[in-house]
Amino acid sequence: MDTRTNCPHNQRVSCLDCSLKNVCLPLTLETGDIERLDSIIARGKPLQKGDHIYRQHDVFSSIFAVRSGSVKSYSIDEDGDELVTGFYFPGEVLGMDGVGQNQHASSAVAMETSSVCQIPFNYLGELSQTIPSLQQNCFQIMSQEIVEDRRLMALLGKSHADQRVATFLLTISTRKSRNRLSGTVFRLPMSRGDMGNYLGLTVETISRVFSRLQKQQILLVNNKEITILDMDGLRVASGAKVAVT
Amino acid sequence: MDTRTNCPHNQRVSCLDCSLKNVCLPLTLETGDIERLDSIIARGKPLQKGDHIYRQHDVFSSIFAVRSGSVKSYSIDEDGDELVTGFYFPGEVLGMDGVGQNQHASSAVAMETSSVCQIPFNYLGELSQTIPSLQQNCFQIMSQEIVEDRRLMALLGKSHADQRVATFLLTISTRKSRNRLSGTVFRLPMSRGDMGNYLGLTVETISRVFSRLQKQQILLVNNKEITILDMDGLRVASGAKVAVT
DNA sequence: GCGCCTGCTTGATTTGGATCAATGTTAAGC
DNA sequence: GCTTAACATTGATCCAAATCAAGCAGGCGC
Repeated sequence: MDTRTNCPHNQRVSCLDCSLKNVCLPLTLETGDIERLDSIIARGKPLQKGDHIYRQHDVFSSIFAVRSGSVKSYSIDEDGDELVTGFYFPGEVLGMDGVGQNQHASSAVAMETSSVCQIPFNYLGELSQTIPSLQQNCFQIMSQEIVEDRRLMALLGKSHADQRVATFLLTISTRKSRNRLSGTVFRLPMSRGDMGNYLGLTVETISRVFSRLQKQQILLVNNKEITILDMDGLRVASGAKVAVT
Repeated sequence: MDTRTNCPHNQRVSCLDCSLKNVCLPLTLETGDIERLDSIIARGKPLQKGDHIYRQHDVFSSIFAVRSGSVKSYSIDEDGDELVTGFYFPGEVLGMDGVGQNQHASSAVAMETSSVCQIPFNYLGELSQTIPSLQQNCFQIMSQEIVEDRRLMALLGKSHADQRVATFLLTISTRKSRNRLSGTVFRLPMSRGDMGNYLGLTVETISRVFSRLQKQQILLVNNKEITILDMDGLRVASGAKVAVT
């Protein structure tokens, strides 16, 4: 057995062997097509915390898939304020916001030791011409991003602090589960500040919400380690109606 | 001269004759390719105010381009609350949020008498296989939607009421100008309620902001008719820095 | 024309989260 | 192991927008 295949940071693993092939870009491709996709993908060496994958206004040429670790995307607005636009975990694709303007609309930085796959977009476009289901996957990934942004907009537009944080935790939980990781015990790789920035709240508010949810026995918070004790309670806190008949 | 071509509601106008061909989906296509795109587009009869183009959870099959009038998209969340997700003006494309799940994530309704072009997505996908620049346009439109949603998220996350409304008006102004319409005098087709919902503010707040901006001689508000008296003032109100050396 | 309903504006009060301020905790570097 | 800086928590105060509550057009049917 080739142990290299098992290491998530291994640079030589192919899409076929990758444990993420069913949640990542290859999603619905057949073996032959995965090999063709695989051939255009570049795998760099692992990134250290703080390393950038691309920077805002860089010429757009590739999209990226997270293989291990976690990535934060952010942009700097006219006033010079940082604005966190997303967090990406293994199997998730980032960089699509650069397609329209041919330059990246945001920067992407590793939040911890991470590795990513680089997929040159012009090759991907060409390949999509001959593999209809790959084109479909590209459309789907972008569409999904729109749907998720809309969800977040909804959250920012109408919810209270507790609901925002609860919803955020539920989202993370779902995404961890999708990768067959625990959805109840996990580590939040981002700082309170980044989380607050993303959710439109201040650090202090984030901290207070965590304290409140902990007092309500819904969460167990130990710095960045989160344990969800009461998933239904969290859902209630997120504003969802619960079936009570 | 064929007068039908001039009427924005005319059902028989083709992409080639359409005054919007440079801002709409045909964007960068050549004449021959526009004809091929044109051949898959269906043009229905004009929609009346309140008519739906599609509804949330409908099976996704087409995207739509606004030819005249204006369209609002919204979704209903778990709690049954309406949530306005966007406004669309002539030359703008909607419905892309359905690609990912193969069903529409939102509903779309005409805010006034409007006409739209229907573009079946499976044909569009096939056509994109053979017209690379069309595929590119599709990617771009989706990417642009992501970028714009991000902008709105930023707005919802950090700005004050005045900044949100000012930014919203500037956005509308820009979009009107793009269609060679006045960017300083225009009609807002949506209600205060929809605007507030979209911006994460209440009706009362919207109303108060309009009053304030009017008192500052930045706007002239007459019900839905808006006149921007002081574009720079509006930019300042939106939170932008102005060059003051 | 008249009343009615829906949408808009304006005022008074409340409140949730920002801000200001201080203290506590963790991890990184020497 | 100690120092230091970045990050996190907790408390006190303040303020912008939500909520509550009237009154005010303007469009529509009768």
